[in-house]
Amino acid sequence: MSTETASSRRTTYTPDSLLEVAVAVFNERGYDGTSMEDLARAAGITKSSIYHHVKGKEELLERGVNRALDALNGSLDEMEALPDAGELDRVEQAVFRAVQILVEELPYVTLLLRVRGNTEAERAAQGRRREIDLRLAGFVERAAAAGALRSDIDPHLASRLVFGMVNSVVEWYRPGPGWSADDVASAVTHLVFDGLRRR
Amino acid sequence: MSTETASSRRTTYTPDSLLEVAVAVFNERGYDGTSMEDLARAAGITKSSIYHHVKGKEELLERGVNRALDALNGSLDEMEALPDAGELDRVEQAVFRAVQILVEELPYVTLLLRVRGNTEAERAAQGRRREIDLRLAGFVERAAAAGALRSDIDPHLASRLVFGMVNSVVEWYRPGPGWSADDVASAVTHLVFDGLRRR
DNA sequence: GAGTAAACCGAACGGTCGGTCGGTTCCAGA
DNA sequence: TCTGGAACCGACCGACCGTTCGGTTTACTC
Repeated sequence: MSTETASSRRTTYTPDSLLEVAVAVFNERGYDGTSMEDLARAAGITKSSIYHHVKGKEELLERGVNRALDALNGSLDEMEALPDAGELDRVEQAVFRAVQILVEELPYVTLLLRVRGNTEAERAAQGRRREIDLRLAGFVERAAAAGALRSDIDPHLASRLVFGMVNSVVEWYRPGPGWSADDVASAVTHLVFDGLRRR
Repeated sequence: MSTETASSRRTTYTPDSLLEVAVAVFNERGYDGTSMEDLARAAGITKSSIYHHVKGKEELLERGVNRALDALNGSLDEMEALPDAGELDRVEQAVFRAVQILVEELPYVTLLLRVRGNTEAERAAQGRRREIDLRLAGFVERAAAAGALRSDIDPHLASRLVFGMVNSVVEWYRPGPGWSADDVASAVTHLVFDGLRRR
């Protein structure tokens, strides 16, 4: 609002608009499989011009995964600030909200979920992600301790499976005229808590 | 049995034993993030020695993913040859068996699921994998058409979610004294069909 | 112990990688 | 019209990539 003049027609890049292009290419080719030349071609500028906006390839990765991590952490903070509404409801909300965030920030979460840990920045991202997984697993464990979940499935195992299903959405979901984010979120939630069998 | 003499103490590599090492490194660092130097170090031989056993890096990838694809296709063939046992039972069996295969061939399936499509060999693997996904989705669709599944979740969506959960097992499962393959397989099956809620 | 083939190695190849550098072009404000 | 900085570019760098090649070592047979 303040730094943007009236006639600034976006033909030029900001670090964030460049990030958007870069993350899309990273997700298509994989981070290690993407060269700066690939990024330059996708952005329509030369390799060296990229370095005018960001320090290098790794900064693009770092910005990308941090955007996903911040969004996920933010929603967890909101959820923990909410008044108590039963342990089971809380898990349901967590699952539903996780799918929503994942779809809202689809490219960035996709990038995050594929990080391999080859550099310090990647290991840092994995560390932050592990914390998020632990917070989510905590919800499931508390619901299990309260007796709200079936007792024949280990809560740790259940947690991995449920959020494994949630995360798998990045492998196929694409925004468009098909399913909305809430369609997917409610399908996941219903499937996870009540199963696929007709009753 | 025939080509193996009595005193052949395995200090040397075969293409398959080298593949085992290579796939482990691929899964740790990512295929594109792995150099031939990395593979050589992990195998305890030099870079050039690898070329005595295989044609190059891409052959290792191809052999790895094909091992996974053959195992998955094989189990689907077996399943379709089985006598009819109800559409719902068939889906349950498919889910259970998919987890089993995935655990039995964990490193190879892991490699397969991470293929990005940068080369012709990778795109071929993605194509074969898509066929498998379609066969599995067919089971779910037939069960839905037979009225065995709840009607408020689109069978296509359900199929993606269920096998997304199945595939997510490669992200965390490690063989050892914890859960067995059948522990995980039955947890997945129960969760998918009857849900997590206590009843 | 000579002969042989498989297994392995060191050195080097052309090519591509991420990144740098010295500019030029563009454009808003004075 | 001049000026300063943002945006961008072409040429190039050292390092590392996957691969090749000529040779040496090893293990086994006769």
